[in-house]
Amino acid sequence: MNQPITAADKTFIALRDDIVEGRIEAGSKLSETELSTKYAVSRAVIREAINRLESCHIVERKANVGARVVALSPQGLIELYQVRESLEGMAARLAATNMTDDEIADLSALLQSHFNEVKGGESYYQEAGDVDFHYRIILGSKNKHLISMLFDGIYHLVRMYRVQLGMAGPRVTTAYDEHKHIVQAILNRDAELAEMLMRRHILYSKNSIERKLS
Amino acid sequence: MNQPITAADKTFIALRDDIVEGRIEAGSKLSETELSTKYAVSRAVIREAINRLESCHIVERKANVGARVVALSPQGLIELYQVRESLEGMAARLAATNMTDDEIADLSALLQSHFNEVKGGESYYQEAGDVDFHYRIILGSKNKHLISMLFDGIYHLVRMYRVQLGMAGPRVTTAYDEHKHIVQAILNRDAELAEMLMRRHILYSKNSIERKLS
DNA sequence: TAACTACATTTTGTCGACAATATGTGGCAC
DNA sequence: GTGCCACATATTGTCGACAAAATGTAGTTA
Repeated sequence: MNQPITAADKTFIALRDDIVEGRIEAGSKLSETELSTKYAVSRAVIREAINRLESCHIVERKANVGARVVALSPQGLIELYQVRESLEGMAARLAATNMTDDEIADLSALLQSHFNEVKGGESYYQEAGDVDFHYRIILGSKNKHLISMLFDGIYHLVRMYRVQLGMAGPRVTTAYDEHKHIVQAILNRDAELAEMLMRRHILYSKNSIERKLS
Repeated sequence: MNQPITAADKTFIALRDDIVEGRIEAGSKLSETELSTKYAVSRAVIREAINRLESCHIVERKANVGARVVALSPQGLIELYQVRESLEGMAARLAATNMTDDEIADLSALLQSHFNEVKGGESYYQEAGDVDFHYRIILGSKNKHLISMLFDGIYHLVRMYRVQLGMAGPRVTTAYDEHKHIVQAILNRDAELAEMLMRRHILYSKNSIERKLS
């Protein structure tokens, strides 16, 4: 079922996770020889991994000089959320017309399970749940480019910021209601509203984060 | 001034252009050995070039099997324009607040030169002019991710479709007015309107293309 | 001391060869 | 003739070595 995974794939994922989770610090230099010993692979696969990370904007590279992990800045996070607002808004719009009834039903069920968690008391709205919710809508857009840009690129960067600026599960209480309204709009096949609500939802997230940073 | 360019860079660009301009046909297989003789470089640099093309979604790759140029489909073009509408809409919004007065003045001047061309008679609104207009607004957003996604990714794909489906300079007559209104909104620093107008502008383009395809 | 030059060192870029995997071909059983 | 298995072939994946470029260092001069 799973397509074969090469050493370059595994190294790419391992290196990416080490960076995103902060085990390799932001702004630090990535030495090819050093990494090749660390991950026990040849420089060729390290180079391929670094190239892919560059495509994700997780590392920056200068010819004949080398690669560095990107530096995190408040401005960078804001730019990231501007892109999210744009792309995920469109994703919600498309999801409202392209998701099947079954997929929408599943989404509603997911939302219900989140409601039970929130209602249940101390268990707050987990980040994983939030991510899962957004994933389904993005997938529901059925737009290959949208899906790839968000999953392969933006989301890892967003997580990198979250982890390294120490902000887990933001805005846990109000987000549920926003999710509910988005699902309702999709259920009504109201593309316009779904986009608007999703954009607001992400805008609020951005504002909340900006507040925490200042 | 210019950063050094490696053989991999040059090969990447050459290969990309050969694909985008249709000299390598859509859907065809890319043999590493074959290309390495054709471009007179080692397989390593070919592999790097192919990897980058994969990141641009210009080629698709299966592990242990190889890479193919993506196949063009009407659906694919529509998806591309959906992403463009989303991203360039946001770019216009951001440009309305982030462009300097000087940059806006330059944009107006560019528009004026287009007007002179259009007015001049037989010389229709060139594709290059259109692209230049959009470039400036995207750059004006000052958002690194937005700029990179559009310039490094989407635009080459759009051009690939245009070239290979044989549609140069679409909607040459009406596009000028739309551009004018967008610039006016940016001049007024009306972010909301700038986004809306840009989205409409791209939506019309999409509709026009869909009409030509059917 | 500051700045410039020449050299040594380190790091990245490129190459050819080998290993691992997938594809194509022929033969065999039924 | 059809389906399946084994083998030959071709292609991709990985590796270590060499070439080219940038950085760091020492020495010299003003």
